Amino acid sequence: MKIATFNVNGIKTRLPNLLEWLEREQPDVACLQELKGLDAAFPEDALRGAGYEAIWKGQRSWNGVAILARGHKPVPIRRELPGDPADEQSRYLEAAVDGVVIACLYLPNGNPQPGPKFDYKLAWFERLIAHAATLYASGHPVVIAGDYNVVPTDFDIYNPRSWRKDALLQPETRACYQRLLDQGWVDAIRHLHPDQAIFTFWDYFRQHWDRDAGLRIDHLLLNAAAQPALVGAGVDRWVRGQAHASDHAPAWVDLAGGRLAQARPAAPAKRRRTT
DNA sequence: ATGGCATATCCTATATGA
Repeated sequence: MKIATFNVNGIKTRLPNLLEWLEREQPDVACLQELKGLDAAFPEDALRGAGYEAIWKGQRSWNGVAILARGHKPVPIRRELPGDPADEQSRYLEAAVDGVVIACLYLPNGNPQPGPKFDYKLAWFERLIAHAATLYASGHPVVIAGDYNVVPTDFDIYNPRSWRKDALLQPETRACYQRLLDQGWVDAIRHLHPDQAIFTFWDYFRQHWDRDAGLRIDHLLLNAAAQPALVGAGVDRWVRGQAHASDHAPAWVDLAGGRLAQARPAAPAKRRRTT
């Protein structure tokens, strides 16, 4: 079961690139961010033609998230991150696909910092940390996938020097991400590739893609119920090299179906009874 | 400190992104 996350930076403009990626890589689940369009503009028919059913939450001009699943519609769980009813930005979707809980997020960028946008980022992060604790303990396999707008360590960027004041590298930002990991979540790509510099984003400036001057900011976090099924993780870098590409490339995990079946909520109860 | 590029919309100017 291949679960991917891809910040498309405008689904209307990016549709040809998105369809080519889906056809070539055939992810079972795809979390999308930065749709940058209203609900009515979502290309439901084109995606269905490619074999994907979807749920989505759009917004004019900015933000917007979607969850795609090959062959059948994701079962919606919630359409907003709990904790602030006044928050109207479309940044969170949660659904079940084949017994796996999929959370798709687009965490606020936070620039410039300090300032109200950075405050909003940290407040949003606090809400995520609170909700993630509930998800972690649900007993179901859970994957929280998306654009976290966090460079976890200096190893996750080509060169931190010119980014030192950026919201993505701030100690407060990194501390929030670490608090998620401290709950037990595993950063799948870093877990399977501990010694490799891996990037998911290359900005459009200064030929950063040509120079492979990237950042790793798109992550897939797995709870304890999902971790035993983890058999692969990576980045579809070729997508970033295509014409008219998004500034992000898709990141993904591969979960073994058989091991997921063993992770269903009934299994731990049986183990407890036998000990 | 600014700008490099790309996307969107109240579109030839401005806000946002990371």
